[in-house]
Amino acid sequence: MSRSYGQYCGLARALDVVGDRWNLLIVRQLLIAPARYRELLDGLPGVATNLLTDRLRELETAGVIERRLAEDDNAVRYALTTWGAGLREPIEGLIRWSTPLMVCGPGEDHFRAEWLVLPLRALLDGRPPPRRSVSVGIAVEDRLFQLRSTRSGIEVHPHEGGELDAVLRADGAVVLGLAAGVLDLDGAPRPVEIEGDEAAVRAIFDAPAP
Amino acid sequence: MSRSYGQYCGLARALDVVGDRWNLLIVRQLLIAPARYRELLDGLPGVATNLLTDRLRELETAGVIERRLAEDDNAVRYALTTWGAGLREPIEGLIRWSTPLMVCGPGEDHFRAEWLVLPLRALLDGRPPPRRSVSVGIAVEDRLFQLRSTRSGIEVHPHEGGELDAVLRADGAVVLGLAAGVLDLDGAPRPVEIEGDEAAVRAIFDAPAP
DNA sequence: CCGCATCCTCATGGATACTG
DNA sequence: CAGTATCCATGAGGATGCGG
Repeated sequence: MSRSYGQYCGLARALDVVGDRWNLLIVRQLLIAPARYRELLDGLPGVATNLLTDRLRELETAGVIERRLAEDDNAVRYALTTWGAGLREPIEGLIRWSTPLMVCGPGEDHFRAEWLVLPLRALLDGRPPPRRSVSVGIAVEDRLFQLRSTRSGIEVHPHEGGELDAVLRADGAVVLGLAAGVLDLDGAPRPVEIEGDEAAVRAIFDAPAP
Repeated sequence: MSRSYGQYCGLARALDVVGDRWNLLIVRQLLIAPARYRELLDGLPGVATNLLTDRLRELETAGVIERRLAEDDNAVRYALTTWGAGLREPIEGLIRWSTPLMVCGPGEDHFRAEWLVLPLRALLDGRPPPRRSVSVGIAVEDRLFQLRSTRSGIEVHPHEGGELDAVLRADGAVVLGLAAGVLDLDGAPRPVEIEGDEAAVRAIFDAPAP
């Protein structure tokens, strides 16, 4: 663990726990879903194996994550504790803040479709739910996510079966742009392929039908 | 600047900008008030002068902060840009998340009364405003802060004159404990000295009068 | 294979002294 | 006052090894 800031300040003490390099990205991966060591390694391109191990130990000691033994295959899985899951709020805040950094598109950066789960929720949160109940899938690469409207807002999670009113097929930048409702993608929005009931998709994003 | 994560992910790109050591604490200081180099050095105990300079340059290049020249004395002051000030939300989220780390009190850590401005606001935010309008001062060390109730909630800022209904004299841990409304301080709350109308103070914290 | 542990190199951070 | 310059300890990143 990096040296403590030694300050009686909530922000400093929070950063003593999650401020080290990779720590918040590990939490991001576990906010998407509990994961095995190898899955974390794959979802965090660039991390060294010794660092990942160190960080997991430190986060476990701090009470942010915990090791779980699966009943069936005895495999170790890492998951957030209740307190660790509370990092969703500040992380979603950072994601909303980062919008200007995302408009230029992926460039040479790595991209995993699963990383869309958090920003979709962060950007859609607080938006009024569409008038009628719709269930929309968003397909990126080989992953399919589901947006489901509820009374309290719009939920985002990986699709696990069930009927979908529509499927929106797009890449990462386009999906984020639609969700934010503000991104222009350098004035050159890429084509978005919509399968199914287009009106349902537009209802989700609250865009007026042409 | 530390190496980029190289991920097309809002969190990763945000951390590319503010994830390096000391960066968010610099933003914290500037959220309290614009400051000169020396004031930052004093408000960030432990930072090396070369690091502070490096970080200020990087944050300026990234568009998070800007250098301002005062008209009267031509002194350089550092201040947040509009985008940089948007970090208040995720920072307040981290402060709320850190509450369990603060209950043990300051220990050997440094403490500056000015650091209370952000957590007071973060912890009181969303609380219903008291029924009647009150203006309460909180005195810690030699600093006096003012809580002012408005229609939308409770504002916190350094006291700059004006009548106060009451003054609450306490140290940092007690103030945070009262603000959080949940901390027990190991079952041993320290005495809080109240000057003025105690009922006004209790109205702010929504505690029933005994 | 998975889940690490070890080794090595180099970039970064921290402390202090110094300067325009 | 507002930084530079310097030195050294530490941490990050990459490659590889190894038991289960």
